[in-house]
Amino acid sequence: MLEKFQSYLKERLAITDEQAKEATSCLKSKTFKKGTVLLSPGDLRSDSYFINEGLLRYFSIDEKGKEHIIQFAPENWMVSDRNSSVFNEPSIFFIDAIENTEVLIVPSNFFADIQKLLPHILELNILMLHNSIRFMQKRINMLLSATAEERYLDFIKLYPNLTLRVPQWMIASYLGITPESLSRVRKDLAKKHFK
Amino acid sequence: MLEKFQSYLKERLAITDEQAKEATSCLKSKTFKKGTVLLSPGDLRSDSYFINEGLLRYFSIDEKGKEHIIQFAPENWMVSDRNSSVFNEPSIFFIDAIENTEVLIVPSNFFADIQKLLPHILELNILMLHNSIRFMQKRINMLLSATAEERYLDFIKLYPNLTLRVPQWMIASYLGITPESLSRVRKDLAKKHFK
DNA sequence: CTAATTACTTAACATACATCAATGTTTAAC
DNA sequence: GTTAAACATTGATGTATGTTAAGTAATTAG
Repeated sequence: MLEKFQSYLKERLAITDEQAKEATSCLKSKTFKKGTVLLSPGDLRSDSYFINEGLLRYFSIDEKGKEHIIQFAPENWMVSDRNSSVFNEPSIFFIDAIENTEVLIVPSNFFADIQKLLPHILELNILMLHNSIRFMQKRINMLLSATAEERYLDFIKLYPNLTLRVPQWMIASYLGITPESLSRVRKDLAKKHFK
Repeated sequence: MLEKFQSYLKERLAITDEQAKEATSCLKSKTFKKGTVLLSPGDLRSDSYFINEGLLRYFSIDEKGKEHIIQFAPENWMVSDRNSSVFNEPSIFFIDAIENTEVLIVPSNFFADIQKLLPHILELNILMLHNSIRFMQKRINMLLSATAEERYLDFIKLYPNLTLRVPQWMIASYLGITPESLSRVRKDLAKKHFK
């Protein structure tokens, strides 16, 4: 149950099995059925989730009831609403389960607490955050500059697994287009490749 | 010359003037004239910039020669290309000076190095990174869901100073619309407020 | 196994925003 | 202080993507 997260740490820090076990010993897991809403706007939740198995989604719903996906979170990813978990402000987004999902509950003080045990955990955390930022910068650049088709091609290249696991209308919602538009984009692409 | 960055640290960490001075003693400043390009795609640069005075911009240029602004960096902000400064990969974006600008050159190992001196510097770094991420998430949400007008109103609310300092066509480029569209958005807003 | 949802596709039509081109306005350079 | 350059506005027109609505296919629930 804790193996995935332990591997995650071991792959990125020069630590022993023992250290990994001890560091994660206090973590609890939890499972959610597909469709469960884990967090809604207004909620205050200090924990983050590490996904063991399954798939979560971090998204908003606008005034017209349309959903907009900020992030997918498959196995070995973490999600949390930072407004809530880092800054103690009410969440402005939703988190729900796209598939039946098992997560590890990671308390907000986790990284600070295991610092004695894993001396380089903060550096790792910093590196992961920088990595998130550069991916988000790339995404912003795509949203500013690329057509629907270009964004879709970029998506399937970057997330081939998600392309298969996630319903098309959710991919559309991640790309910032309607399901109908994505359907047309795919049709055009199919035509091009056939010729 | 180092006062701004020292204040920045003192406001966010419980440290003395002495500590702030010592921690920043190794930093050098540099000035760039308006229009200077500090970094281009393909460059490898491990330093970051802390802006003392002036205004930088982090942006891309697409195949059609159109610029897309990822981030503005005014006083007390930091910029760097993370591909380059954190991951040792060639930059994919530009940095240039919108105004005559004085920056502090912050080497990539700066935060790690001053850890003995300022014990909580890594936690501060982590907090700042989380903050960047939540602002970028909000921006992605706007790009996915909001109209040109809504994005503009959000921008002037969030960055009233930049609205005055930055040419309109750059704001348009940050919002993901053309200068012509922004001009029309402003005209409509003026009309609405007049009625 | 069937009915009912949910997801996907397609087409006709609508619209926000882009493009192109001309003109006016401000800023900067000499 | 004049001229050129950069920036902003406006109008006519184009286009990618949205909307609405219908029909088909695939999942899910009972």
